[in-house]
Formats: sequence, C-alpha cells, structure tokens
Amino acid sequence: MIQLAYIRSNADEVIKRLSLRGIDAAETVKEILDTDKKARDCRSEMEQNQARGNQIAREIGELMKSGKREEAEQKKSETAAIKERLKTLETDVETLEARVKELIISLPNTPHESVPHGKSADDNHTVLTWGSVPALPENALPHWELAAKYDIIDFELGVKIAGAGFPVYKGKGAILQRALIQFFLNEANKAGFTEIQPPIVVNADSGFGTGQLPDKEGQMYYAPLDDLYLIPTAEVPITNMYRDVILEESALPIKNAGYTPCFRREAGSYGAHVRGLNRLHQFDKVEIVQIVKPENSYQVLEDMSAYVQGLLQKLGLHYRVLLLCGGDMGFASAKTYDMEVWSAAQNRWLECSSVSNFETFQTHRLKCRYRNAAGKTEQAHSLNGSALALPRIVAALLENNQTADGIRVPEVLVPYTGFDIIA
RNA sequence: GGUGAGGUGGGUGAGAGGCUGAAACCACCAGUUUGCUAAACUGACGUACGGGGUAACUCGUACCGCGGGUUCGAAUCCCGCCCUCACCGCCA
Repeated sequence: MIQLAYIRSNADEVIKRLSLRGIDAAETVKEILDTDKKARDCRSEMEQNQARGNQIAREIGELMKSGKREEAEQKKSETAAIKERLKTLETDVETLEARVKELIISLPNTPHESVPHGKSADDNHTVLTWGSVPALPENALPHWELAAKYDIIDFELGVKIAGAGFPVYKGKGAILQRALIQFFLNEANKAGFTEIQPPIVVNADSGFGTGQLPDKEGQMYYAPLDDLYLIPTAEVPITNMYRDVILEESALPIKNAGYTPCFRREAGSYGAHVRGLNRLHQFDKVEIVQIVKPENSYQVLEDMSAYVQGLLQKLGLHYRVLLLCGGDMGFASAKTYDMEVWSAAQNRWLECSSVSNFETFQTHRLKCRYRNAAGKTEQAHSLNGSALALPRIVAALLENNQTADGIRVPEVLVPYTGFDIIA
C-alpha cells in the first residue's frame, strides 16, 4: 500500500502516477487527506485526555501511599468526565483511521515514471524480441492434440478426477514436468537464489501481505474449515516469510526461489484462448523473490528480467519482452515486464513470466523493514518473477519442437528427462 | 481428538495491581585498555503513531499472543479467542 505520509506530502505526484493506470484518484486522495486530518485532530485530543488521566492516576497512587484517602477519593471523581469523553474520542479515532486505511488499501501501487501510459494490453511496449518463428512440418498440431497423440497429457481424465483445468500428466509428459522444475531450480541455485519449499496453503494475513487480499479474494481457492487459502503463486508464502521482520542491512539482498503448484480459480475469465494448457486451475511454477535495498531495486528488476530471458534462451524458445503499461499492470506492482513465448501452432504469444518491482507496496503491508547503516529502520523493496511457469512453456515446447519423428526435447533438458524425443 | 503446561524486548528469562517500557544474563553496537585477536571494563541498546527541532534529540500516546471487561490505575485480576510445546490416541 502507498504510505500515508507519502500521500500527505506528495498528493499531486500520487494522482499523476496513478493516472498512468488510467485511474483518476483525485477524489480518493482528497478524502484520504481530509479524513486523515480529522483523525489526527481527534487522536491528538484523545491522547491529551489519556495523558491527563494517567497523571491523575499517578497522583492518586501517591496520595494512597501517603495515607491521604480523602484527597484520593476526591481525585477519583475528576476522572469520570475524562473517561466519558475518551469513550467518544476512541470510537471516533477508530472509525476515522479505519476509513483512511480502507481508502489507502483500495489504491493500487503508483507506477514508476518509466511505465507507459495506457489502458489495456494493446498499450504495452515490446522491449525486445528474441529468436525467430520456428519452421513447422506440414500438418503441425496445437499442443492439446500433440498431448493426445503421444498420450502425455490427459485433459479429460483430469475433468473426471477434479474438473476442467486440472490436467493429468502421464509418462514422458509427467517426466517433462519434473525435468523442467528441476532445471529451473538448479539454474536458480546457480544464480545465487536460496531454494525454499514453502507451505502451499496460507492464512489470511499472508494473503493480505502480498496484496491478494482483499483485492483478489474470489480468485483463490479457500478452505473455510481451516480458514486457509491455496496459494496462487509461491510469491505469497515466500514473501510472507519476511512479514513483521526487521532485517539487518547485511542480510540484503535476499534471493529466494521456490517451486510450488499454484491454484487459481480464474473466476470470471473466459474466451476462446483457454484450450489445453493455456489457462489452468492448477499448474506448476518456479518463482524467484528478492528483498532488496530501495536504491537497488530497479537494477535488480533488470537483472531478474535478464535471468528469466536466459532460461528461455537456453530452452531455445522464441520470445518477446513487454513493458506493461499502467493499465495492464497488477495491483501491487510499480513496474512489470512480461515474457511471452511464441506458440507456433496457435500462432500467438503466450505469457510465461511476469517480473515485477513492488517497491514498498508489499513491504508496507508486510511490515518488512531493514536497519540501515545509521541504525534507522527503512522500508525494503520486494520483487518477484516467474522463473518459470510450466504450462505455457510446455505448450510452446510441444508445438515449436514437433517434427515428423516426434517432439524434440531441448538439449539442456535431456540430462533431466533421460530422453531426447517424445514419440 | 484427549489431557496438561505456557505465550513478556533480537534470545534466555524475572515481574503477580501504582515505584515497570519492563530486572538480570546473553547477543548486537560504540568507547577504554591491549603488539594483533581474545578477555576485562564503561556506555548505549524495542516498535508504531502524533507534536516540537535543520539535526543529534525531545515531549505525548499506545503496545508484555489477540479482543473485550473490572479499576482512579492492568504485563499483573476476570471472560472469550488464537497459537505454541509436552504426553496419549490416530496416522503419511
């Protein structure tokens, strides 16, 4: 969330930045400032009354000790009015401050100045394109047909067991999944990320910390009996490891990577492009997370983007990098790059990674700070990125690498799969 | 699921209505001493919000798991909830 103190002294800047998302926040910001002013006045009066009450209580204590019971009794009556007044003030402060918080929480993160203005995916900037469109044999098939042809992914079986969007991977299909996970984790290790195996359910506090709650309430699977949410991404449990902590400066940057299955209800999404692996309720993903010093976060964003691109290059996949416009960015992000792989049989780009700098948006919610050289606590910056999400990578691999003899496995994966062709 | 114990500052742990934002010890930081290191000694050392000051700092308030209650006054008493640990049961 945006810091209240920041809004107070940079209201116009906040409005200007949010306009990059196509949002007019002028009214909300005005209400925040007005309500905050009232809340502070109220709190000030409340605290003065509390101070007075504390003082009288202390005096009574002294009187009691020196045996002046009568004077003490007299003092007691003085507190009645204060207590009465306090009751009202406390309720007012609570109401006003809750309103301020509610309003602030409703605001998405302010985009970085380099984020292009825009409303939708059409306004995203293509930063670069790598590789070229692969030449496919005649009668090339989309991945869902390849999956059936080689009996490596069974979508219907998944429907029977759980429902649409829960595919069953079989044989070499399952091995390919495992190989990719292992490959991604090993690469992350080599790049200095510490591997984490987090819980794949989280409590509501964690959901709030990374911004899924209350913004995306309906998008997570929820187990009411235990009040737990199935994670939509490893970002949630991993980033929440740093909730309510004050880190030592020497601990930064923190670099974590973790594999988890991810669960998404995808409520409300629909459309033609959801066949096969394009959109699932359960999928596998290796996520990378960093907690860094503020002055480094934009360099780290570039580094993480380069790292993810390195993976795609090793897999030999034709991809492009998009700089998302304000309107297409996630709620919590200040700047996001999306990586899209080319799906040769579908003739379209598929998003397979999203790398974001959240600046202090998450760390404020998380109360994740670090102690700087001067011994002052300072808000850390958090970033994360998919490195990578499997389904669309698999879709692209199957489609782009199909040959008359079968599906060619990228060289870097062969040590992990133990086979070089799916036939 | 049952029974019992317990949640206090970075850690261990005292406190059992006012003298406690909190003893003591450890860790961390600064300084003194010392060929270096270590040891010893001295000092500083929680967080958040609000007010004042360029600032070092200072004043006020809140916080001893969370939420209520009793009281002039609560870490301390009462009620509810959550969590942790131990043992038993069940079990991958």
